[in-house]
Amino acid sequence: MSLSIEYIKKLRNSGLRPTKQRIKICKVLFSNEKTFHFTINDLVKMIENNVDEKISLATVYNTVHAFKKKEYIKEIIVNSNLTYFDTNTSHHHHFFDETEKELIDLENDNVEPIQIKKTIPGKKIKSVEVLVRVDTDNYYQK
Amino acid sequence: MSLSIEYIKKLRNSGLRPTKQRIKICKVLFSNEKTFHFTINDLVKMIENNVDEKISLATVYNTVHAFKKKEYIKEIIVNSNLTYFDTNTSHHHHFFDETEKELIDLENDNVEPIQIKKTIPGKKIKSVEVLVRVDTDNYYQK
DNA sequence: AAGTAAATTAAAATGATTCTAAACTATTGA
DNA sequence: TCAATAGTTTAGAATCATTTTAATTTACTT
Repeated sequence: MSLSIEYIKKLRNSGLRPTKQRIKICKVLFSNEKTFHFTINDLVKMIENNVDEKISLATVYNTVHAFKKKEYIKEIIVNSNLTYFDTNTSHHHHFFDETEKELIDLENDNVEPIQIKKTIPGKKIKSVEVLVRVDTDNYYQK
Repeated sequence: MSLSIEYIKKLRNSGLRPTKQRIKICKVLFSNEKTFHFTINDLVKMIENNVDEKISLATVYNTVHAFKKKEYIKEIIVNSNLTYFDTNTSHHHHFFDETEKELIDLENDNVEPIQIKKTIPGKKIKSVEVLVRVDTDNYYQK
């Protein structure tokens, strides 16, 4: 399959051995036209749905960490009890729907560039993340 | 002690029974002139340093949750493996020093107001949080 | 002061994540 | 082509922050 060849190249180019588990996870994560958000649990289910052979949970964690390090995916911090990842690695921000427990992209065009006027001596900025928490706007619950 | 009376009022006013554990934790959190950031672990240590009687870990968690709900403190999400709280409940943002694992306040004056141009039908914005991750600016590690 | 609802507690349970160490596999170079 | 080896996968155990449990204690109401 030609996709596999793409992923094998991708993996090799970034110094990761193209194992069948990693290729499989690449397919699950990157074969979609659209980028998306997922938790480890979501990913495990997606893998199960594409079953031919199971991938151990430890490998799923290892792979997600490896992919994050190689910037195939980004980690989005929302909660202290649930870790989200994003297959969209371009610079952008997020809404977090507190009701649905779901992330929604907030494209850069939709936020003015964030100007930080304060500096910390000896420190440099690594990232600026905006998280907009939203909730069901229930007229009757006012 | 007059502080205790203040805290008893504060607790009663917000519908929390003024138990000696809660008064104690109020003292630890709110007797300082300056606001500060803390983890549960930090708080437990601060309580231990003010020992007269220990407070069980479950109570520390319960109290922190109750205080968060009553908006005595705010939770700051930084990491999926560590929960930070802030005794400064006014609207402001944060730096997170990845080296020191430490939060630093970023006063509102130091960030232009964040304009979010996108809306989500049926959802209303609850909060807009900016987290600026910083790191040691090591000239030699370039 | 008695009744009861709320709070505290130690200890057990939970659950996401990480670790371990043994088995397996991709890569290299002879 | 094949052996050596370094990297990867795995099941299951361990970890660790947090939550739950259920019994005891305390604050509040009447």
